[in-house]
Amino acid sequence: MERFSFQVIEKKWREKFFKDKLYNKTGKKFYCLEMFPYPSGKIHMGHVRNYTIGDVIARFKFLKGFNVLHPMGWDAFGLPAENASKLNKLHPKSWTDQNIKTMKSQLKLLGLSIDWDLEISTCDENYYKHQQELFIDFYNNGLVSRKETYVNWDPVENTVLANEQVINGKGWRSNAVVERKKLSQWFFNITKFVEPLLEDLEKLKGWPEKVKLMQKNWIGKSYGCEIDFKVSKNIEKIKVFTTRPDTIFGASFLALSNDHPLSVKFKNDENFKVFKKECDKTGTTEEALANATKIGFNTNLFVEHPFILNKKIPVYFANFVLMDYGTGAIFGCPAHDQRDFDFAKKYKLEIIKVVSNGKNGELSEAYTGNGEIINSGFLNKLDISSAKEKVITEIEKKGIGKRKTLFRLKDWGISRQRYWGCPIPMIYLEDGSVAPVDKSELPILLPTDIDLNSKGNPLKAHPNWKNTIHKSSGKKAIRETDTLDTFVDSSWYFLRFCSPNFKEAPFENESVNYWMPVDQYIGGIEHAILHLLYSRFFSKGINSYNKKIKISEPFKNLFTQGMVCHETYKDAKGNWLYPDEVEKISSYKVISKRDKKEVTVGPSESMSKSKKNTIDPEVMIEQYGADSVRWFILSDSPPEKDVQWSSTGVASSNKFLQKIWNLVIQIIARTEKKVDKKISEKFNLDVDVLSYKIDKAIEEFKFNVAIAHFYEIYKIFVKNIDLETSNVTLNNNITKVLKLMIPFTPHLARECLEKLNCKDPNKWPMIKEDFLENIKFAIQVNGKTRDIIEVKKGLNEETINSIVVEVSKANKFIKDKKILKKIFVKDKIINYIIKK
RNA sequence: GGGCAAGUGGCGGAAUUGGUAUACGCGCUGGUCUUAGAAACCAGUGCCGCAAGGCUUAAGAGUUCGAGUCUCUUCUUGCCCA
Repeated sequence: MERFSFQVIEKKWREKFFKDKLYNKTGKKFYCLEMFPYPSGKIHMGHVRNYTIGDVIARFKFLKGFNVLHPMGWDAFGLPAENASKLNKLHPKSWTDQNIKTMKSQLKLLGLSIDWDLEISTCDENYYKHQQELFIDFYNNGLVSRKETYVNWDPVENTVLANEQVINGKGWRSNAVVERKKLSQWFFNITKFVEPLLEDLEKLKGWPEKVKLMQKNWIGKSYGCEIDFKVSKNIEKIKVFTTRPDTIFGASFLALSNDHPLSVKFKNDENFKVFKKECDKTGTTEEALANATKIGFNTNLFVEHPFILNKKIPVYFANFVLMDYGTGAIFGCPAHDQRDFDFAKKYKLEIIKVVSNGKNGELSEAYTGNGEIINSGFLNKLDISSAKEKVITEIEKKGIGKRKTLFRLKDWGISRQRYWGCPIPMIYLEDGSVAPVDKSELPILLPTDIDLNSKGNPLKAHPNWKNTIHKSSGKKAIRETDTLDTFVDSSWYFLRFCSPNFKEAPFENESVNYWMPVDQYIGGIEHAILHLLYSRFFSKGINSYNKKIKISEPFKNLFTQGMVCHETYKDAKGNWLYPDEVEKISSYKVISKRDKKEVTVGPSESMSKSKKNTIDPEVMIEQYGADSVRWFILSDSPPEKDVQWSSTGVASSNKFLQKIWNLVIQIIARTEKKVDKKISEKFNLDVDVLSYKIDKAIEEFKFNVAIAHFYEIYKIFVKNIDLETSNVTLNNNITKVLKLMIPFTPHLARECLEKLNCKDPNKWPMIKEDFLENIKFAIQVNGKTRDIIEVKKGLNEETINSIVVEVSKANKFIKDKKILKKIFVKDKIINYIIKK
């Protein structure tokens, strides 16, 4: 028998797929997009899974007649290029280009249906030129601002860190203790759109609930009120924000951020200076603030309690209050907030219980649960939410404050003190004013001669790059030397794909209006918040000034795939070992190939270089072929869950594909003797039922289920090839099945179809739903299934009953028994209730 | 600490959404072929039982003619936020 050589077949079809397109001019548009990769060097199994899922969807939609846009690009700016450059003296651009070349050739090996004519790279000046243009548009439309804020400063890397890059108060890369530093930064005014970003989540029916919830929590809308506290000594007042005005009677101190305007009064106080310095050691994340040791500075000032006559409340500066949340001042209610509780304990302040926890006696920690309001004058006996309402009404009536909604979401700081990113197209004039670069001067190119070993910002250290002239005035100016956060690059790439070669603008309005929104976006859950939120902001931002396009929400359907895992191996010395460094000698014993000693097998974890539990996709493709790799990665788990890579699994996928090949050869060579029409019909029916299920499973992203059905179909073929089934039937059905396989194993399927002289391989089989006439009907006795019968659809109770009595195995359970009740559900079930 | 998921054989997982529990794959056991191994093929594989049959979806209760699926309690695990 002719042996299946995937090397030959895949090479042949790979070349074709590399050039093929998925456009169907007559069909409805379908924009299929997978999150583009960071060109880190080589592709990993996570990419294989992500892009295989995308390819199945893209091919499936194309075969069903859609006009499919399926592009790919590179998220090519970022810190790793700079670090790699320092390490091996290769310019970031060369390093990146080299990686792109390697990874593109690896993606090609997978046989993806990508239209490579649309390829973009964010570090390409043709891309970032338009990003600079967008930045200027945003600036001119009030979506950009420059603010002085506290940032997480990594003193070793000499750069700003985003909150998520701070782990336990330390820099994620340098492990240095992160400091608070005041810096002037560029911001996108994402909070301008905070309401639509929150409300429109409800429109996203095709998004996982989990992701929407994460975004909702991130935006963090909270309701509360502002209260003015009168300072006793004079008439000055302190404005406080709180989400718990119901606990006002439990207030025992006021805590102010050390950046609060009132701090000016203490700027010459030596003790305050020491205190402030101590505060700067704490990071700026909420977590850092919550866990930090609470420290305070007593101002010796007092404020009046708004509802308790003659009650004086002390005022402190405290390290756990942030200036950029609310008003930079809070009232502390130790009994019902843990941070306040810790603070009160330390400074021996009053702890007044105002919400009943149902117990008497002192609290050992803050009580944040529900309960009846106590010790609170006119609020007594109310529950928390009605107390909130009542006290806010009272505060407003007294004119000492007002109701207020607050968001956790802050503006998006986009300045990075880095070389390998998109230069921010802004200039500083000598008179101190700031202006955008004239659009005609774009792109602002990165200099190629750069010293990355200089301390701090490399662009700032460059001898002359920053010197420029303000075009409209002809005055000398200095360029902005910070570059854009790389999240900016990925916030609009999906728009660029609609017209990637358009020269005049970031995108062509008509193309965007035709292709957008992305019909199916596929990527990792790790981008659930930032990337997706920023992309949504960009769409809304662009929409706010460009009225010619309509893209309020960029991604109609979102799918987040799980990770690829593998078990971990450790030798006797505790060193991690790669899977190909060990040998399984039995189902429970694994030894090291090097010293033949037993190794400890750890749990299956997400593949990572640090634990050496990675499998190189290219090696797997070489060994088993791309089709087998694709087949396996889809077959073993539902795509939204983690999948465990297994060497036996991929080998068995390969075996199955070999069997399909053999089956096709066998069918082609088969000589027909006798034909039984009934057998042929039954065979047709069985294949149709499963084909229908496969079609449905793909539509629902249940690729593992679809693949299970292919195995079932194979069994039916093997049985029928020895029966009196007609050759025509076998041929028609194998053709149908191979077409269904194209999205999964395009090389093998297309090669087999060619062997079968299939003239229309790109025509998805229409499955007649004849089989729906027949159904499986369950017969139960006292709720227990006793028999399943195959009957025509629509039979009534009497007919079913007579079948039961006459032929069913279930009859023995009911004859001679008194039937108390019969429950009949048409086309589903009959349940006899008998006396026991 | 708060929120959200999820718990089904030795393992990955199916179950038409309240109607056949354990599809399909891995692994394992036996057999055919082979000098032997590998490969291939055939058969078996939740538990108890000789069998008829009974039991079984983390544990316990509830609703229902009928619960893996719905409700409540408990336990465990994972993720996100703090």
